[in-house]
Amino acid sequence: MGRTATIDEGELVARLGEAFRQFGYEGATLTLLAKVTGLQKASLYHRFPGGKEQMAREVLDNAQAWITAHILDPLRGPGEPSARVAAMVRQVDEFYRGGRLPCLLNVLASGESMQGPFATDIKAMMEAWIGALSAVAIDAGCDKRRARGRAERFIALLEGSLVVSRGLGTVQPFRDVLKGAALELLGDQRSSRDS
Amino acid sequence: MGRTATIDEGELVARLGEAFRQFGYEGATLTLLAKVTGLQKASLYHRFPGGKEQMAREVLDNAQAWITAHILDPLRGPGEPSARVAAMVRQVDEFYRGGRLPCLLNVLASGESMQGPFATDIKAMMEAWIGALSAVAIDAGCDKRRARGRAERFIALLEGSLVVSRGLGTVQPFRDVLKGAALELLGDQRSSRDS
DNA sequence: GTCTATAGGAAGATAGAC
DNA sequence: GTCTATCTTCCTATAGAC
Repeated sequence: MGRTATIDEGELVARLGEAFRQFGYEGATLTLLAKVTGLQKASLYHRFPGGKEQMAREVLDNAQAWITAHILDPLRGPGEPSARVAAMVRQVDEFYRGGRLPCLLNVLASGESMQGPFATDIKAMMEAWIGALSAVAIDAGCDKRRARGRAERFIALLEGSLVVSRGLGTVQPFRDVLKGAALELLGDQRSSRDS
Repeated sequence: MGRTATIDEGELVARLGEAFRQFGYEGATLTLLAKVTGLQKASLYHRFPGGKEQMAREVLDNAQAWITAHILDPLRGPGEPSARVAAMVRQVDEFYRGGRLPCLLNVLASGESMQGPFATDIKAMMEAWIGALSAVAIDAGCDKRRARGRAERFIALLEGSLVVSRGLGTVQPFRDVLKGAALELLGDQRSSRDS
């Protein structure tokens, strides 16, 4: 409608997020961020007066909201544990573009940014994810300790599979982890073939 | 003895490696690299005419040599599979400083450097590691397909546990993966408690 | 709210003395 | 082989017109 050719806010943050994930925090220069968003540097500063750090923070907040809504809530919600895990798998596959896009939590935990501005959010996100995975494992009959172990282990497996996929140049490791998610989290409940 | 106060070559590359692992390729500025080595920038360029990229490459080569000698060879060498895995675990623990130091393969696969100058070496190193792990699993009675799967899975678990350890601010996930390495790679051979 | 233009500084890399 | 001093380029950030 009678509007000037301005970029949508959600799309803007999404593009910034992709750039940070692909190139890392220091690797994502403002010139690059301007290019991928189609805006000029000054326009980016108009929307993010805090500069690059604010951009990364909003990307992180956005990811947290998306993950909470699309992954964590369904994971805790009603339904059979195996169905909930299957739903998570679909969303995770989308979130990581089938294994082609690195994890923001990995990328932003590098360098100075570690004990720096993002550490708290990263830790909170990981713990929220582990908590939700624990919950579904508990619903499947695990005791708390074992559930927590499986959850941590699955997150590690997921993050690691992204690293290995990138290193080997094939998304197969990522796919394998997604395929084995139910078995990994819920244990052997006669719902999977051997692997 | 009658020598000027010049830094040892091995120590030099080791310090550079630590810096790259902690701060990433773009995060490790020449000013920082000069600081951690105790040399001036010009001195670094004297030893590495190719600049930062050459430094990273030599760090990578050095890591490859160390891993081959201390981890891969013993893994293939003689001895009981479980003893070989135990030996690997000790060396891996040292290599990653008990889980406190990120993996070079993860850190250098970021950004442009991905399809860039290090991709080939990173892939080769991962495949060498996976190959050696497969070998020990085969010696423990696995068929080839399953051995390869376990090896890939273990590398992912290891890489991911470093990411999670960094994110959560505790090396416990890394420790857990090392503790479960034998079970993970060799299967349940009545040599481990449940976990 | 977006742009062009530019300030100010840090980055990678070199020159040349010792 | 290491240093001080410097070059050039790129980066983050801002000023100000439209």
